[in-house]
This record gives sequence, structure tokens and C-alpha cells, in this order.
Amino acid sequence: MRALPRSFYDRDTVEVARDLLGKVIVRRMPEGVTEGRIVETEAYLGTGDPASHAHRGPTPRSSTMFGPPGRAYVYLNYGMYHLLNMVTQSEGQAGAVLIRAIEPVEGARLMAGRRGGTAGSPEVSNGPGKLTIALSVTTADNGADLTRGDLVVKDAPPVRGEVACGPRVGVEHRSTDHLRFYMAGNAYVSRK
DNA sequence: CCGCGGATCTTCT
DNA sequence: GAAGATCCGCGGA
Repeated sequence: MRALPRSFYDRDTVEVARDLLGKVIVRRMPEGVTEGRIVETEAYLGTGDPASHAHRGPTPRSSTMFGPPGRAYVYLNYGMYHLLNMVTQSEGQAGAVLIRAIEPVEGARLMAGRRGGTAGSPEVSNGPGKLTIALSVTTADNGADLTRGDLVVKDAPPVRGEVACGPRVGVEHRSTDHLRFYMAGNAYVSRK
């Protein structure tokens, strides 16, 4: 399968968040290649989304969200964990999709080694801070082009199984928030 | 099994 | 000065 084209990301953020389920993140590093299938995402919008870093306009950290689509937005959370997002919508319009969980499909042992865990265990990549460790993604990857290079998202057949949606994790207004998408029943989803 | 707190960067009050 | 798109280890039940 080929890398997803930039036009895939140049759309409504919520649609991209849903459509990224089942796609595969390919990570190339000197020590080996790791790949993970996306099983959980969350959409973060621009103005009007209080939970989004872009809500109050661009800052040095969030400026990537306002840039061109099809790039990685990586930031340090709680001073400890790197979180990986895919930038959406046209340049000038803020939007990003947080990758919350992946299922290893290549290099599972390498991922488990980075995590200090066991290959095959969901603990390796069942959370946004965990999967960046498993893939060795850091703020050095902020702004990286996802259509080519060492951090790429490749196309994959449509997801089999049920796609569920619900409120994002750790944000207010839970009753009206339906911006989290995940593969129902998948063992790597971060929360039930 | 569950709840609490620590680690520690960026942004805003 | 405090909270946040998190995770882990500790103590108690």
C-alpha cells in the first residue's frame, strides 16, 4: 500500500479522525522498522474547541496545527510524554488528530523492547504516550511530512469490525463530545 | 483491584 | 502559581 496522499488530510478534522482508523504508521529508524495499525483517534479542532491547543490562536507549540496538512504535530505533555497528532485541513486552518492507540504489525519485538515490556502485550502501545515510546517518536519529529520520510502513514484496506465513537478522554463537556473514534473490541484501545 | 501522587514542559491567570 | 490531550509505582482494601 502507498502512503496516504496529502489530500487525505486536507479535509474536515472529524472525517480524517474516523478515516485514519485501520491505517498504518510506518516508522523507520537505524535500529529497524516498526509499523502500527491505528485503532484509536481523537479530533482536535481550532477555534471553538476549548480542549484544543489551537483554541486561542497559534503559540510556539501549537503553530504546527495551523500549518499545512499531512504533517506530524508532536508535543511534550506533562513534561514527560510525547503525543503524536496528524495535522489536518488547509494551511491557516487549525486541526489535528491525536493518535491514542496502535496495534503493532511490524517490529513488535523492537517496540516492546523500547517500552520495557513483552511483545504481544497491549501495554506496549495502548495509550498516546505509550505508542510514541514504542515508535520512538519525539518532538524532533514535529512538522515531519507524513507522505514521505521516516514517519509515514500508509493506506490500508477498510477496517473490518465496528467503529465506535464517544467523548474524548480527559476533556470537559463529555455529554456533547463525540470526537473520539476507536475499533470496538480491539485489545489495544486505551480505555473500554 | 482502586486511588493517589510524582515527574516536569508549555501556556495562561 | 496552577492546570493539562499521561503513565507508573506505591500503599491499602
